[in-house]
Amino acid sequence: MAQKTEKQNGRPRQFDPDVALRAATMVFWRKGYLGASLDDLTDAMGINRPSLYATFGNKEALFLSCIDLYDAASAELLDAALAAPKIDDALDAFFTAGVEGVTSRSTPSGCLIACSLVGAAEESDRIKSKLKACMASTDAAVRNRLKQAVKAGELPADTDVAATARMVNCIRHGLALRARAGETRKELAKAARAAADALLGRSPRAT
Amino acid sequence: MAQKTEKQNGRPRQFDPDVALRAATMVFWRKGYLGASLDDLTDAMGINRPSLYATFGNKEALFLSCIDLYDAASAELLDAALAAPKIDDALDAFFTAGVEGVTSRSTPSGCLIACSLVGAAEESDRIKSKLKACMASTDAAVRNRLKQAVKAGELPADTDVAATARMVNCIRHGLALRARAGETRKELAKAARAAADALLGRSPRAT
DNA sequence: CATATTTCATACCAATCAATACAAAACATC
DNA sequence: GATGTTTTGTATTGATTGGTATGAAATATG
Repeated sequence: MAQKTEKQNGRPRQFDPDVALRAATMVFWRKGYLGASLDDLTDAMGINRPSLYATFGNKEALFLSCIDLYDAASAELLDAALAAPKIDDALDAFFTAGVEGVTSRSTPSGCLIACSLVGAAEESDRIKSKLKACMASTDAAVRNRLKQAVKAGELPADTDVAATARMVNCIRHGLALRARAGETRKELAKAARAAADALLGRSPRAT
Repeated sequence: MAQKTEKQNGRPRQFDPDVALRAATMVFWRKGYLGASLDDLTDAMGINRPSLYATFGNKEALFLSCIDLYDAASAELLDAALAAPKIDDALDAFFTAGVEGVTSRSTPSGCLIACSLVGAAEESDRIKSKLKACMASTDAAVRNRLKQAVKAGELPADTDVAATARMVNCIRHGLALRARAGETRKELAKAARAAADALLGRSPRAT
């Protein structure tokens, strides 16, 4: 996208916008949209305010760019998990990937969508639309995978795939909130396994 | 609690603290902890700043009081739902009550815990502790109901009730996030039904 | 009525907020 | 080297933030 390698007049940019965007994402992830001040952002990004505004627009536009980056990265991981040939494995991997993403030690706990974007939804219509779009895209990914499983006879033919996909993502987002509350990866993994068991009609396994 | 009806010297308070607290709760519910300014709060509560500080301490203490109020009220509703004699009905009612709570037209959409408290968790240790406590109390309520169902033979004896309780509340919180994203009560009710179906091993019903 | 006590209303505080003005610095082109 | 263009660093903008100082208003008690 912003991959223009064209030569350009003027003083060259002294920072990598992608690196800066990732740094900003971490700040929004940890502190939320309103909780992240421009000082927090510019400090983490290693740039000053005019550079931020020239490159990313303003705080809201920067936030939305961070959401896009985060959403694309997590969609990639979740799609890879869903790609497992058997629906059992696909859902197990989906929840596992979700839990790992919200409990990674190299990133803030929780989920940028569930913890920061949701909290900022009332700030502007653009942010709220972005939230809807994020929900819709992950729903669609799960829905398609469920449809495939129904077609393969792995799930009952009368499965309400739309409602089930919503439910699956409810669980994933709920796990993210709990990670933010400080629950451990092990605890969340057990809850995720219980979810997959229930969804797939497997008998629940004791601890 | 603050129900002292004792006579007291000095100018009498010209507002009802419970009414003011409910008004503040609505503001935090809609705008979040950081998004709610003291002007927003005092306007909604119909009082001025000194009255707010004298009665509730400061913004954080007021927020925590609102959380307590909200948590107690929703716990009452959820406990009533869980009190149904059959576990099927209890879980159906639990999710139904949850969906109704986050899609009521007389309150902001979403859940004060899932949308505002989670977003403010990194603001202070007190707020984070409150978040943990809220999660723990609703988990305990569901866990106890599930234990009862296991004892009654309604659920397999080897059910991991702790993990299942976590998962049930993950769904409820996930539904709250989706309500905040603008999904309708009807859509969420279908997702909730799908969750109850899966949990109870009922065959999913088509739309 | 005088005094003590509490609440109320106004005005205000320092700090922080997001956003910019301005000029020096660093490049390409001529 | 001169010119045009873009980015950089600094300093600052007006507005808003959470929190208070101060004194008047309203009650009970004596």
